[in-house]
Amino acid sequence: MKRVTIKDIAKVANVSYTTVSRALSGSSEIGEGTRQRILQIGKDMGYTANAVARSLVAKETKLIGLLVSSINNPFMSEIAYHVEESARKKGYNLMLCNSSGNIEQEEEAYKLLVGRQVDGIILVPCGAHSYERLHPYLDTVPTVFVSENLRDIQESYVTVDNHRGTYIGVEYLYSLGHRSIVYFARRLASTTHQLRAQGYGDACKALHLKPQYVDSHFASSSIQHGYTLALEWFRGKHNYSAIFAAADTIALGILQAAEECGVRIPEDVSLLGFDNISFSALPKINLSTIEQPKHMMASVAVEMLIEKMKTPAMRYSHKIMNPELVIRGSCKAVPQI
Amino acid sequence: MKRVTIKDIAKVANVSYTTVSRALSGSSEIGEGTRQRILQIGKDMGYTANAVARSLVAKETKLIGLLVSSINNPFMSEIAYHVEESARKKGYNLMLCNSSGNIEQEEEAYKLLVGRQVDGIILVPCGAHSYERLHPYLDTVPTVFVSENLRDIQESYVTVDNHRGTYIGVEYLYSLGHRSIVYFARRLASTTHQLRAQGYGDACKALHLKPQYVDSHFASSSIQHGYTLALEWFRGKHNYSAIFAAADTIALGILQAAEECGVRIPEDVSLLGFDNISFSALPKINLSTIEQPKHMMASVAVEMLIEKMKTPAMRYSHKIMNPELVIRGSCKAVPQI
DNA sequence: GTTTTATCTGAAAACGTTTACGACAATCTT
DNA sequence: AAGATTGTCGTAAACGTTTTCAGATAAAAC
Repeated sequence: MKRVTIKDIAKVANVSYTTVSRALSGSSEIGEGTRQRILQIGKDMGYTANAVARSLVAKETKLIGLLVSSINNPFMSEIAYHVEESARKKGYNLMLCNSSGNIEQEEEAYKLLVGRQVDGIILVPCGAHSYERLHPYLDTVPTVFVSENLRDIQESYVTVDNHRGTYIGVEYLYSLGHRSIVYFARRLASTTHQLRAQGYGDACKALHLKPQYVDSHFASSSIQHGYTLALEWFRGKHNYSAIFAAADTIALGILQAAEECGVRIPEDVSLLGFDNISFSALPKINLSTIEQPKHMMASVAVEMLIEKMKTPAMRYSHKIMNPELVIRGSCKAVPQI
Repeated sequence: MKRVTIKDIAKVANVSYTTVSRALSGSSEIGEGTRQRILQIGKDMGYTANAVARSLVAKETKLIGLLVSSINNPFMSEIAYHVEESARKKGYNLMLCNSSGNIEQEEEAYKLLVGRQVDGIILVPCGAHSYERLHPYLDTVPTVFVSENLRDIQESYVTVDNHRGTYIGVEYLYSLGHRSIVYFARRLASTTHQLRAQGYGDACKALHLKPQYVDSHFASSSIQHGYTLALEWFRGKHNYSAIFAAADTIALGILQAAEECGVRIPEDVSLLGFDNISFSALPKINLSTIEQPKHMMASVAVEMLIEKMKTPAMRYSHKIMNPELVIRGSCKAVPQI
């Protein structure tokens, strides 16, 4: 269990531990002979450098904190996957924290990461209030927000153009002949959802459609939310031909309700989602949706963060990605009468 | 950006930094008056303890390394979620590494975690060969394997009783009247899958059924694997009434193929999966399956690991969880003729 | 043959903590 | 009242590295 240190090697090699350090760190001011000899001894003794000690003197840990609201969520885990990959390729490792969508816990975790001396933090915040809450700590560690539009706020973030996402979604449904599109929203304290709702509204306006929002204040899981909302909706008499769900998870709930109510999708009503989580591609689900380029977002977030770490002078930068329409089988053209 | 240290506080409070350390660490050998005064100053100055420095002297980091083959996988991300939670509750944080199912990368990541001085490692290995490969390092850091049966191997692990899982699955299908059950396997270098196949075989033997394995050596994603296998299978003429998929992902692929081939599930053929990933609960999927108690497995793994960290004398321990049958809508009784 | 230069090595400080040890005063014994 | 005990605080060493500075040796230049 006792780990071998630089000093142990020094004793065996009969040199000072400074020399050993130089041999291992690839410094130039050391004889090639001694270097090889020391390297060999190090290998023989099974030496691995102590990153903790190294971090202490270097004043950098080569660690990135990844703080998400729930890793057990297809969207976040996909982000996490790509963040890990990008970070690793750049020589950084990940410290993972869950906030469970709880803002107190998010603050707690953030402080913890600061204490752990991470070089930077990538944050998928649990809501729009995260910014205010975390504001006091924000200039302790370079931070990049992901997926949450902070609009004109003075902090780095990368996100998708949510407004445009719903906008092109409505346009697509319109092009299929739909003239009455209901929006199943999620009234969360999140600018993301505010912008999506707004994009929907603006598109309707531009196309001379009457916007119709369905929502409730009752909050639970998104999928449950979509389910209960849709159940009630299908029971009533409404004039509409398509549903735009503010998130794929909501669409999943709607799908369930539709099945129970005998509503066929897409034969009776078209359904469009947002996010393109991996679930949606399943053949049995086969949901048309608006894609968030998660891979891109993750790698851009990492690059942006590293950039920010290197140039402390930089205040912030924003990057807004393009959403893309993914056509699968849940939307159908309205039959011409 | 300059972080405030214990010495900065000491200067302001006009005491030695030792005293500050004592005040913050809740040591008893300090006056209550000075403690309060120092605590207040610390708060005012925005002090957060440097965990790196602390780790160096304490010779423990309070970090657990979580090494999975892919965090972007419903099973793993669920494990990760619960591991994070359990660990946090016990005062540990997580370092996350992905091996991408690649054994070289797994070794790389493991060594990296060792260098980072994590107190322990929870490993969801990419295959049966992981053990041999990692063996040289295994007594550097307490390690617990998750989800991979290592059988009589001398290393700690927690897993589900895979043999029993398929066994009770066959029994269930038998009880529904099925007498001809095909097993869609995954010939991976994993004891997990070996045991599942064996459990299926043994159950068939016990019930006087003829086991029938479908598999191919062609490896790709499990879902793709299930799809191609099923496509071919459905095209042929076979005498069977139920399919047992070695994993839910395989079942997902089968579902897709069934849809394309006009095979109705469960009307024409019953389908049973294994793992109970969150996908499977979706109403449109609604897959009956064998559940791995992931929450339990994760928290047990953490407890087991902490136990192992505390008592270096302990060599290893094994924990095998009970699989449970989850009945949904993909299996149907065979009509009595 | 002496000085300069280049090359290699070591001593020591630093990073921010914790902790063993000792010093000193105040309080408690008998 | 003298010694023993207790409570509070400071000094210094330690954790395992990197890095600065200076020293030593050998080769090159004059």
